[in-house]
Amino acid sequence: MSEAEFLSTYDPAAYERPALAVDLVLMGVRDGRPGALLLKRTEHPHAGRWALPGGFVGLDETLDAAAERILRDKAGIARAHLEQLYTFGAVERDPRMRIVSVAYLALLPERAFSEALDGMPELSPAVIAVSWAGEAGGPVAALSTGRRAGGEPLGLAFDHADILALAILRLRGKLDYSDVGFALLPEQFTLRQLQDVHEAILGKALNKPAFRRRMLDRGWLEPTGSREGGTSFRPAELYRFRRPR
Amino acid sequence: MSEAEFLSTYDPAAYERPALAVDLVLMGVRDGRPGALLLKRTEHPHAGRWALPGGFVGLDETLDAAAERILRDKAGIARAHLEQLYTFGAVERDPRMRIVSVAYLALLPERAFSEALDGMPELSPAVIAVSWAGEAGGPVAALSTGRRAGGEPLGLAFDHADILALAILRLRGKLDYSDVGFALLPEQFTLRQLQDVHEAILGKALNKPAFRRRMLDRGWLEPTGSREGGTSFRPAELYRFRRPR
DNA sequence: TTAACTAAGATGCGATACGGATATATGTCA
DNA sequence: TGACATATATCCGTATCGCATCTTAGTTAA
Repeated sequence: MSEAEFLSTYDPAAYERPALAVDLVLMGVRDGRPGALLLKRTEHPHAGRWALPGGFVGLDETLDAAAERILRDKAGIARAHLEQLYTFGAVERDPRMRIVSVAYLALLPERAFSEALDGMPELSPAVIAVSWAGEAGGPVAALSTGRRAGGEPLGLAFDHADILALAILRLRGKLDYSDVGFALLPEQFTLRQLQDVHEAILGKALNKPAFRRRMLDRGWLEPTGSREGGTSFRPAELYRFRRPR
Repeated sequence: MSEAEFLSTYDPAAYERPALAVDLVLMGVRDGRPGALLLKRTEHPHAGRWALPGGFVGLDETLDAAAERILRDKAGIARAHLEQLYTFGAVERDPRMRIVSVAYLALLPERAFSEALDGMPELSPAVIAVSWAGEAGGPVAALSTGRRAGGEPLGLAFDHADILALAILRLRGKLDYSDVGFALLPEQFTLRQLQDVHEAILGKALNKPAFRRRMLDRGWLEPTGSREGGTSFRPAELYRFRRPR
């Protein structure tokens, strides 16, 4: 586009064009570990492997709208933090035909993550194993979470392992200068929960006082005045995320 | 994609699909100011406005390959730092038909920037006016650079103003933790030149000793032993960027 | 030959942020 | 009422940063 000569003589139907899809990395943190929701493929190609939920982009549909639609239809989730991740365009990434896919990152609080699992029986949770391995991030693997044999590496379909790896990397990078961390928490949360989420994503332990200071000094946290319940020890203050400015 | 049922019954030619294009933000720093290379549109739509060089993605062509091809054909540049920026998918972004565009950021050293201008007469340089306006970045405008009447705001075609704004924002964000800054410099450069590039992109002055320390402590700079020439004062040491690790 | 000039490069210092250890507070439970 | 577990606060040594200042090494011109 953006070149007049070519376009003015361009017949929209004259040339074959790649198909355009959107794939979603549905991420959440469960039991202190990052997880993603995957679909098991039942047909060729890559039958038996695990894939990210996705779908084609309609002609009258924004990319963001397509991501929201897939979030709704494939995960039964009305709203979530959605952000575009990267566009994957390798020629042979799908053996059937040329498909370029715009990957989106969807961040779910633990509650929404579980509800999606309950509501959509096709979805399966996977643990994302992140070895810290330095700032750049080491290898990323999706692990099964079954009771009987949890922790086995899952084979991912297409280039979805790359997409998953990029998702966790991006999340890591944005975690402490942006507000993405709060998208993984309920509306009210304690500082410990916030730290747990950060530690899960980063794959390493953080210093508690320093973490508290940083978070409180940022000015994004509003104390609710109430405290968490159900503990057998001193209950922590509940905070709410208040959008900066 | 990635959903078996849908795909197995999907006829590649059955549904209309968006066209897929790549647009390039060709950025460089000239005279201490960030600039971009634009094409003046001569036909409708947006005739007379300025546009980013771009083109459609071929069926057997990677997105990166398409970006490289456009860099070569439209700017006459064989190699440059190229990175994917964002994919723009608003439905009405092009009035003729639905075009989704993957925007790429191309970083050119001053030399390549000028050579592209000389070799491709259609290209025109624009100054990107960045008002610092806080960390998030204020409004971004493309300004003309003509001798007679420089500094006038240029009207950009399509959503290319958004793309340009995102490009400078992305560059800013990555500037001091990544190596993108070096892509805007020749192979050998002085610390002052490096600082000038950073200041141009950030739109604000930086502290000299602190900047030197940070850059040298990072360990990415290798002294060449030789010094810059042509100055009437103490010549500065020339450094070379040595890829970390 | 030498002094003025200019920017490179180095040094010193106060403020700030951070990791880490430790101390105190506050709830539950026996 | 006291043990217990965790939240919350405080203290301190260290690394980093902004900033001012000083020194160095070239050219230029008297």
